[in-house]
Amino acid sequence: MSDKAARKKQFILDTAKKVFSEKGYKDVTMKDIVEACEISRGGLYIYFESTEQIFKAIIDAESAAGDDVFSRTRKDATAGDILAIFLKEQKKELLLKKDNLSVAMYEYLFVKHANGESCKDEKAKFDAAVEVLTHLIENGTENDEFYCEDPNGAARNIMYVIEGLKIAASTYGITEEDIDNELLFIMSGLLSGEE
Amino acid sequence: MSDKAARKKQFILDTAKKVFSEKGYKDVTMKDIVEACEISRGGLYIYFESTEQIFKAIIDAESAAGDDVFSRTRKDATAGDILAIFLKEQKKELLLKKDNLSVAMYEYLFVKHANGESCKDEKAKFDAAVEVLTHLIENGTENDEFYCEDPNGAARNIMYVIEGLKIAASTYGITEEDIDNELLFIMSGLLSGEE
Amino acid sequence: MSDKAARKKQFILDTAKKVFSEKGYKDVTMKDIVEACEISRGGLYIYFESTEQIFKAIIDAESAAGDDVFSRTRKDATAGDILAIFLKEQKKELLLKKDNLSVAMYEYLFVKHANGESCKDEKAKFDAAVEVLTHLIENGTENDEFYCEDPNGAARNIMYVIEGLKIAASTYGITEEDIDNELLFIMSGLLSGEE
Amino acid sequence: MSDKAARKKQFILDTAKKVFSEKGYKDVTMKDIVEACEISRGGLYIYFESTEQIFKAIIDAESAAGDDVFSRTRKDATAGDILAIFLKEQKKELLLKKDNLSVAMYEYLFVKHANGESCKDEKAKFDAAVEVLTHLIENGTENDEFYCEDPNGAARNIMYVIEGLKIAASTYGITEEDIDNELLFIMSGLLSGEE
DNA sequence: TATGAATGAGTCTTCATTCAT
DNA sequence: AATGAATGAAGACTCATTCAT
Repeated sequence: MSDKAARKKQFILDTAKKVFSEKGYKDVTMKDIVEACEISRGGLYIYFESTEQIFKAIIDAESAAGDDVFSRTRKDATAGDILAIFLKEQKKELLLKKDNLSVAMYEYLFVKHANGESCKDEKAKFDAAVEVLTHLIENGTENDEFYCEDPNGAARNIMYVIEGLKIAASTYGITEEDIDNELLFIMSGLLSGEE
Repeated sequence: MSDKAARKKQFILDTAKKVFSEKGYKDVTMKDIVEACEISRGGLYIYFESTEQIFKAIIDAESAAGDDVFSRTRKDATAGDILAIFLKEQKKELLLKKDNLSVAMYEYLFVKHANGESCKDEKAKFDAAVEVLTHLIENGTENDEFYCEDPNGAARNIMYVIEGLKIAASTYGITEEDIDNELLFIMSGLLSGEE
Repeated sequence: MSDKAARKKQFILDTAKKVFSEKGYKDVTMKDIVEACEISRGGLYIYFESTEQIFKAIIDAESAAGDDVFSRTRKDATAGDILAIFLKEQKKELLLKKDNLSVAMYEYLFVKHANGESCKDEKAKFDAAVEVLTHLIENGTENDEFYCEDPNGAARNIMYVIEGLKIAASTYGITEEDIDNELLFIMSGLLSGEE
Repeated sequence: MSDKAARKKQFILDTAKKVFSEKGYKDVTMKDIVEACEISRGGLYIYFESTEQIFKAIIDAESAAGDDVFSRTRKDATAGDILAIFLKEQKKELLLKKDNLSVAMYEYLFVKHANGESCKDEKAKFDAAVEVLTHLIENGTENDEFYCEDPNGAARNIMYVIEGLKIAASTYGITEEDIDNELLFIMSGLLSGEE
């Protein structure tokens, strides 16, 4: 029975994810989720007691499922290859229309930040990405693939640009070309020193 | 009496701005504004019929008042000076605690974007800034103050980093040092090529 | 307008009093009162924010209006007369069917007591009545109207009997004869010593 | 298996009694009892279909177990002794904190009375106690232990005072001294005539 | 203009009760 | 017997919006 319950819980999370991706975080009500799931009001409360709890469960699951791009790359890939794959991954996410939690996540973090709660998990994820990129750029520099005097600075720059692109995609909207331009600029910055 | 009305309208906008800076956009109700202004419910409706209308009025006023950093700089300032001033201005805004509309603005744009309305005004402002920065960097490059092969790319990079910093400030939180690091990285990128 | 508001508030209290007298305290919902008053849900909340607040307002008003039997008696009344009037008053209240708040009041005090809140106002009213009765019996004893060795004890006895009758009236039910028997027993106890 | 069922039923009643003594009658829900018993929702319904039914079962059991003070006293006890024991028993109950069903019982009787149902069982218990006390006082009077012209009146007076004390204990709160004072007043009233 | 009372819709949350397993 | 998931009704509370004054 716990198995059935787990499947139902998962079903709710999957359905709620769609709702959050469509409406953001703040506007989603328990009623929205109830209706999307086509279950009863009370039925939802058996599994979750608030939209916050549901959203947390969704992002925790996302994190857990979070594919580490880097770990998926081949052993013999060059730094340039890996970086290219990473940026391509980011691009794919930026262009994602359905099931895109960016807006909901930003709204959620706004709430947490406004309430004085730390967003350390998300911050940690950002910092971890910077860390990995730093090493990657250092390796690339040692191999003479890249030229970079400040790998950590470059890594941070990349991550902030990606955040900037993400927010742009969630507001003004952004074209594939816009993204390509930015990513190319980043790549060329690392390669340019070579000459 | 139209004068008195205008003053009252302005008073409402000033007061509402504080409310939006504290609560973001989505959570602000007409009731919040009525209470902050200490006027009657009906009284507010005479001037504005929704929070959206009020918020629009606030950001329009901001735009109008929006000081153009560039136009305020001295004629004989170098490109490097002007860029430094621009970045310092951005830093000041990033650190602004009170009357900071960033979160409200993002939430507002999320809504517009989700509704399929274009955010062209804001996009235009972004593009305009890129434009100005591009010219600035071009000038700097011509003067040999900067070294830059792709001024437009560099300008966009700067603007996306600033967006990234802004969203970071509104979510994880950000220290003055974090900002300085990013801005220095940008400046050194433009200057580094000189050697 | 404040006048109209005061009248409406009073109307709500009057109507709510009927509801409390019919349903007790715990079972009364804001909805019950809304329906009894034939106003809207929100309309009630303008004046009161909970059934507790409404009930408090009712009993405060009752206290304020609370006729002091003793102050209404003629100057030349004997102690026996005054006591007889007092007991008759109690009898009248015990037999009251409509607008009888006894049950609601008990339930309200149960809640307060269970919550560890003091019921000092009600206790004070009880003690005050004991006090007055004590003086009355003392006076009666001095005049040789009554015979009583422990006026304070007798006063307390009377008040506890009245409480006992009140709860009996609210539970088992009680006949006029039952009350008369008790009150006569009390009176005869005070007079019996004379012989 | 009926044995097992009986034990479970008893367990539910014992547990529910604690709940009623803590929360009174009206506020107790089937959920409260389910949780206190740590059984399933459906499991409770197998044995009882409402809180009312459970409460009735509890008070029926109490009545059945109800120790008759009088029958427990020694044959050669004097009327004064027996009355003293009876009053001491009442005092013990008045001071009982845990497992005290007074409030729940009052609330239950309020409901029955309001619904026009007779509370004859409880009334009968009250009357029976009056009856026994009457005989006791008569005996005491015959033995010259007591002096009392109206034994039935005195018996009723005692019972109403006890009701008064019970309700006072459940509302204002009452001290041991308060109880002692009342009980002493009663005893001395019966003894006083002796002189 | 300005007030603030009034309405009613919307959401939240809790339970009694049922039912498939 | 027993479980606990599921339903739906009931009540609380908050606001956007209107309107008489």
